[in-house]
Amino acid sequence: MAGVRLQDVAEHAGVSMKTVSNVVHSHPNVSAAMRERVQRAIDELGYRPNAIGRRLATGRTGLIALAFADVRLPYFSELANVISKAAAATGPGYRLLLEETEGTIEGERAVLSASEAGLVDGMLLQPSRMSSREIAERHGDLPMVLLGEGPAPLSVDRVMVDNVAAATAATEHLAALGRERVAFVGHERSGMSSTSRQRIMGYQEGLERHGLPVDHDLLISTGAITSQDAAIAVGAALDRGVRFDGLVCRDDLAAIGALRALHERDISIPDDVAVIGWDNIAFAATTFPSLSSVAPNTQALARVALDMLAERIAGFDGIGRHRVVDFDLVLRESAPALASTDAPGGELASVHAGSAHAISA
Amino acid sequence: MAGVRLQDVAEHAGVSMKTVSNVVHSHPNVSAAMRERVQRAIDELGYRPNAIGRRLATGRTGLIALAFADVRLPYFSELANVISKAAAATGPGYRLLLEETEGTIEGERAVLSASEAGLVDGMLLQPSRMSSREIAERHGDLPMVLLGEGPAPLSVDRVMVDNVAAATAATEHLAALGRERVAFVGHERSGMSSTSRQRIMGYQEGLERHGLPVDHDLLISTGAITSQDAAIAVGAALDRGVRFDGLVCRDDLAAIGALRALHERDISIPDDVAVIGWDNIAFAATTFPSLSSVAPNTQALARVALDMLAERIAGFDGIGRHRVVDFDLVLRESAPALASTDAPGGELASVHAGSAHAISA
DNA sequence: GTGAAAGCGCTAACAC
DNA sequence: GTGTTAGCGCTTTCAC
Repeated sequence: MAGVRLQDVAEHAGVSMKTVSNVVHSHPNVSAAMRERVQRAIDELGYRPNAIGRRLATGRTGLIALAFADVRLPYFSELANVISKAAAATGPGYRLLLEETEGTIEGERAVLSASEAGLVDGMLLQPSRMSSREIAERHGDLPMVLLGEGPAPLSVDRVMVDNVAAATAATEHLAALGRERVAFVGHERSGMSSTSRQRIMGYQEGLERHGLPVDHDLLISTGAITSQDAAIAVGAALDRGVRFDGLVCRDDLAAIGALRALHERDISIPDDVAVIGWDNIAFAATTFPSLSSVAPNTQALARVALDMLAERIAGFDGIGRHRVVDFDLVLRESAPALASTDAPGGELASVHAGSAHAISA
Repeated sequence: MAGVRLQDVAEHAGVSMKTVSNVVHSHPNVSAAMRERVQRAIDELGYRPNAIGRRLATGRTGLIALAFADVRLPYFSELANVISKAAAATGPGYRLLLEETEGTIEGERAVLSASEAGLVDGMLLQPSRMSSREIAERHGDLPMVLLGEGPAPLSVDRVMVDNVAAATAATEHLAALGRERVAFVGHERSGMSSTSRQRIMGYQEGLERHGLPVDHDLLISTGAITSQDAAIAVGAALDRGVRFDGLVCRDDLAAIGALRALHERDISIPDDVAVIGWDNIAFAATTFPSLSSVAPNTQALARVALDMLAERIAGFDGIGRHRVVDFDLVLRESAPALASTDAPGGELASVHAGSAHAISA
């Protein structure tokens, strides 16, 4: 039955509301007989505490908002899953309110400027377009932790993977495989995100460390962050004579598009072109050939983000903390492990603020 | 500033709470001068209405729960995206609380038996394991609409696609392409879901209509609903000598796994084996070859489900309504359109309770 | 160990 | 047009 109130239970059991409340919360100071009597009343009436009433009284809703561009992007749905599980296990057990920004500045503003306050206890936001200044100004006093390598004001907590280091590690792996012309695929043709920018920086760093050519022709941008656009862009590059034997992809979407473009032209992977993606999405294991990929430690990311958010909710008010979580380089058929690091878990490189492990899968 | 209350604004502006409330809600009956004065107070204090207070007073939270197995499954993340957009456009603008059941009966029970009531105004649930009787018993009086072809008590609203008809259409398309041994891939090895059951029924119906062999060897089950398991299962079937020239897959995950198993064995798609998946996930367009797929009309599904839910929330209390939305058969390289129905939108078949359109993509 | 009563912030009669 | 006031359902001091 709905509409059964705490007070109804109290009357039915012939006790005060406080006593019922004590029973509901398993408070120690209540006699066994009383507990029994009240519990019977609860069961008979089918009483269920009303969440909103409780929340008005306590000031906590138990809800946190998770905001990112689009849940259809595999990385984000993976993130939503991991965070939702971790959130349920955090403190009182948080639940997730899903907010999509569509990767637009309007969407990001809307998420931060919700006209109502107090619905959620805090927010996890992966921004991509908003400037760090605007984030700092708009978030008001909503407890917040930023996800990812996007803009982040010093005043706000943030968790990310070292994208530069990871891109360097991926590029160096291709170099170690003997690749001499390594291209980068999948950054936005216009309005490049900080994600793409950092990955390209790391890619260049990797090339330079091995004395490989850094060439604008080897930067293959796409119209949108989709595998279709990547397939088109890589196909066009090949058709206009751009040659490469290794491909660092902005993400697995781009990598899957690249796979398709290469297949269409009967280019063998990894013999002719080795490919590394990013995010290690579930499909990476079943593409043909299977895809090597940079795998951010999303478990750690969720854990760290939620811990920091819980501290903020609890009242912590210090300067923003910026944390870095580690990543793996998961090596599959499209860019296999070197013979010498063939064993799963073989250490490939140790990079600043997190280690890159090469894992053969 | 947080902690600014309606009352603070009223005092600051020297008016009553009611007047402030009128301004906040853009009520007509308030003079321009008054509106101006109050608005200034709101801006000066940075007042934002508190959602929980409002919700306690109105009894509505503006939240609906969306519960399904796992947001990482592409079909569900697509659904979450479509429903979240449609929900924002429904009535007062609903937001989504994400709940994952992990496809287990415990998970489904947990979602329905949340110990607190009143947090959400209603629920959209895609059940897979729970019996219809248990659903009917447990949902209490929470406004609810069921999604998908799982168990559904007559007392509860439900929206689905006609899975039998769609599977028949897919199978018949393969028959029309001249395929003579059409297998089904991807149902659970044990504990088969009603989804798989219905799709297999439609598959059998399609075979029988064309006098094609119905053979237990042609039912290739998998351990889990993943593309990896499908790749293993299809590979094993091929290796033990099962032969087929067409494949109806339970979903695109299974289809992508099948693609991989076929590629590994140098079997040509669609020449040797034509493949049709289900759900028309984004990747279907960029696999190699691209994947033909049954495309449920998720837009319509979201629209119908939310409309029914809104009616339930508004108090509608009639018997459960079971609605069927249509689907398309999107034809790509893995099982191309017939020459005669080559034109996009060419009508393939008209099936009960929804039309199947063949669309070449 | 149990009860009474004062809020939490907002809405909506109802009165002015 | 604007103000007063009684809740919405729960928690939580503070008496008893």
